[in-house]
Amino acid sequence: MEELKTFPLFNTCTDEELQELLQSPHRREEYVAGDLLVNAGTPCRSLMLLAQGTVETRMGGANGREVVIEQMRSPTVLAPAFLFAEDNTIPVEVSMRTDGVVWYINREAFFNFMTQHPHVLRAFLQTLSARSRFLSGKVKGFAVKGLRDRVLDHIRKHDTITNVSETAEQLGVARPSLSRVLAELQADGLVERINLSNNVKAYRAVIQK
Amino acid sequence: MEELKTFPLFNTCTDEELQELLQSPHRREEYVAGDLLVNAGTPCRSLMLLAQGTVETRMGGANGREVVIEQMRSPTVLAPAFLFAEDNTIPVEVSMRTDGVVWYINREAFFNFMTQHPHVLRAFLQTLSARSRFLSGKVKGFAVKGLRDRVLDHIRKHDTITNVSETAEQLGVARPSLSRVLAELQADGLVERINLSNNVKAYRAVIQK
DNA sequence: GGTAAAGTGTAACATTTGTTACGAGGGCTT
DNA sequence: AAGCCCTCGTAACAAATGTTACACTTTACC
Repeated sequence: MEELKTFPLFNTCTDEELQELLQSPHRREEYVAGDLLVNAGTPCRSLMLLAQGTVETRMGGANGREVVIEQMRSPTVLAPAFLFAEDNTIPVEVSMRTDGVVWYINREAFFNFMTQHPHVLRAFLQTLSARSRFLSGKVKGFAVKGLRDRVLDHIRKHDTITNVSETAEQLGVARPSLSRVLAELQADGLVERINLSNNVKAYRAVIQK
Repeated sequence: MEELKTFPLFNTCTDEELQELLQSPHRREEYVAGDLLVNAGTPCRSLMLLAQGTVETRMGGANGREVVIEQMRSPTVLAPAFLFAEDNTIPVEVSMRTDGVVWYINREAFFNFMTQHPHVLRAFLQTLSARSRFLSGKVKGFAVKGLRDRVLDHIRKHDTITNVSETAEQLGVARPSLSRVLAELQADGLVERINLSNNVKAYRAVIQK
């Protein structure tokens, strides 16, 4: 139960309230790295709470092209947008990147819980909204920007790039393409290559005036 | 008030319930085609209900490249995902494509209304979820598919293409590129050109066995 | 009916990104 | 130290899409 209190969704809840929620059907499941949590197309029938570990969501293409959409660390709500949808099939594949723990809580019980505890409802709406904003930004990134801008955005968000292959995968581009763009950005003075304390090479955005 | 009853969000509501909601601050605004409803970056403080007309949402890029993301017909909830978000600025520009009517309803009043009427809450959650799914599909489209597939998807959704320029804009590609792909699809027998009853030319997907 | 405007198909060329291949360097094991 | 594996940079080429330009048709309007 202490695990649940780490969630923003519940951090306004008293112990009594959580006890009340846990009266209803639920379960706690442990996973190891690599486990497949949900297959694309699976219907979402429970609230899924990632209490420990890191997951990776992927959207597969028919042509074999695959794009890593996102990595999420605990604590986080998985697939909140499909729990109450009319079509509640989850369109992405979710797998564990590390060992981890997921709680499953009955949908209707959670729904009733929300109606009785407005602060939880509000937090859930915020969670849902954050997902929408994230996707919205994603669309904007793909639709409106060239690769150079996408790379710069990514560096600014993550401070540095220490793993080109992985970053290329996250951005949905081929590794040599990313290498090339990084070289260009370096030539233009927008990005520099530095050595981290642990003597690892990294790319970092040059501080602009 | 009859306008509000056309919304799926309220179609389970009695007249009394709607009366109750309309006790709280709200207003009804009329617009003409071309009016700008919300500028990108505007915070969202009220529930916005498009009761009449059609809107167009755009995401602008710094480089001048613009992509039409979506058109929405009444009745529909505008920007539901930003009403209760922590960062509630709307990231898109919304403008009227036709004359129309928008209702604005106080956020907190609506929130309280939802907590007291679970069927409205459920409908609102479904609306939010549908938006997420839409965006999710959009991301998948951009990330995972080539232009040919995007065009085929678009034709299947819309049955026909009667306006190449507009379609190109909606898909976020240059018009000649779309023309070229349409010609290829035609050569491959996946798309055919037909004459509509009103003697307008159109592209249509060939029925596959 | 004539004229301007808008939409369209098409071609040539530029730009961006993907693909494939190869060699250099670093860390790890033996 | 040798061998291996992984990541990376780089180059040459291929594929996809954008850009520009022009001629043709249809539409709208006077």
